[in-house]
Amino acid sequence: MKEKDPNKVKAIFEATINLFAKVGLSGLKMSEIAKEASIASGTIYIYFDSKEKLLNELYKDSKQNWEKLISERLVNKQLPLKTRFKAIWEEGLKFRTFEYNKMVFMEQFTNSPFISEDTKVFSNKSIQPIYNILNEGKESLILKDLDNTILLCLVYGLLKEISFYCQSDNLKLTKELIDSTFLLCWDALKA
Amino acid sequence: MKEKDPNKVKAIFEATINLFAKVGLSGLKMSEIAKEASIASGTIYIYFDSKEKLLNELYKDSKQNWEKLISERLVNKQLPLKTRFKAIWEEGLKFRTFEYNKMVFMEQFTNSPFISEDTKVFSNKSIQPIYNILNEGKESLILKDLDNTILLCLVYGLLKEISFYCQSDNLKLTKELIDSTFLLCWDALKA
DNA sequence: ATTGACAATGAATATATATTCATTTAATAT
DNA sequence: ATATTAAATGAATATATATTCATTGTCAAT
Repeated sequence: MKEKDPNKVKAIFEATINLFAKVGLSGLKMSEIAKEASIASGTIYIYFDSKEKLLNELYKDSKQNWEKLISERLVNKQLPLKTRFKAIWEEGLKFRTFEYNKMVFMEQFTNSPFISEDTKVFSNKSIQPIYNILNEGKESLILKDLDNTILLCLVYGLLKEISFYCQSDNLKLTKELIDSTFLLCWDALKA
Repeated sequence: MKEKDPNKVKAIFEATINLFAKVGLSGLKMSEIAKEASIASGTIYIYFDSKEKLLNELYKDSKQNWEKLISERLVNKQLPLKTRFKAIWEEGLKFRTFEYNKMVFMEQFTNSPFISEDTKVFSNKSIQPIYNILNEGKESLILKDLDNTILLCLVYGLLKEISFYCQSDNLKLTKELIDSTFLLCWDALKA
């Protein structure tokens, strides 16, 4: 008996993300995904019932990766808040730059007709650690006393834009860049 | 002789943007655009040769609107830099919140298979005013001496995120919000 | 080495959606 | 009023793309 290739799902996911980076969500065709993954178009249907299922599974998988990483990189509570926040900043920036296409796929998929009802209710725990650190910083009067939504806009907005330019090679993700962007972020947030 | 309805193009553009907000770029169907604009699907083809042409025209039109607005709102050079910058911030935030869906359409369209070669070379003068003000601020040692790309990431990233939350009604675009987000932005940028 | 079971293939088919066009409707000129 | 012309319509058609399935290839057990 021939067994299912355990690498095929990953290969299909990667092909889909690579293609997405080139042609966007509206340009994704099953035949092209298959070509990109070097398999026949029919093979995809051994692993996924439909295009919709494939995209929803890819979305859930990407989201889980992201949440897993965030929870793994939580830093020792003994260190000063600024140090811990910088560690999160650095990890976040590296991760988002490295996984740029996955993240953009997730964002666009969220408001596409492909997303199914059960995927919509899928968890989102990824911002909790940053939420916590912002609350702590506000309580100890280190950070500005503004709504978390606003503070997160600054952090996440900067992160998104910087990672975009890194990914497109207009900026290089050096230690210097991490430091100066963190400085911008911190100066904005601090009371 | 019956004349072409001068409002139809605008109606089709608006319908397309509204639909885009609901279903994303991949969900746009000519029949649905027609329904949204309360016309027959064939009517669209009196005004546009094809779906591709329609989307490219919409993109160019949106981009021109944005550039026109930016150039109109340039502020008196006599005022202090911080005042001028705040005026740009306020206008930018209001405009992007108001025209949120247009802006997101533009961003996603740029990397879709619909964009044609001649649309790609279409001008982009919109960031020039902010560029100039950043340079001036750095020369007079008011702002941090960092690459404009980095500074713009902060300004534009915050703008994008805040307008997203305003548009989705999680934040309300009050004077207070404009002031506190500008404060974040300014604290980040100032030397 | 042979066989059974399922994975893989890709041309054929089904389906979704863009586009056309015969017909109807409405505005303007005479 | 009537004729003329082009816009508007939407069912019919063409086209693009998702999905199926008959066939072939490959692995693992005997």
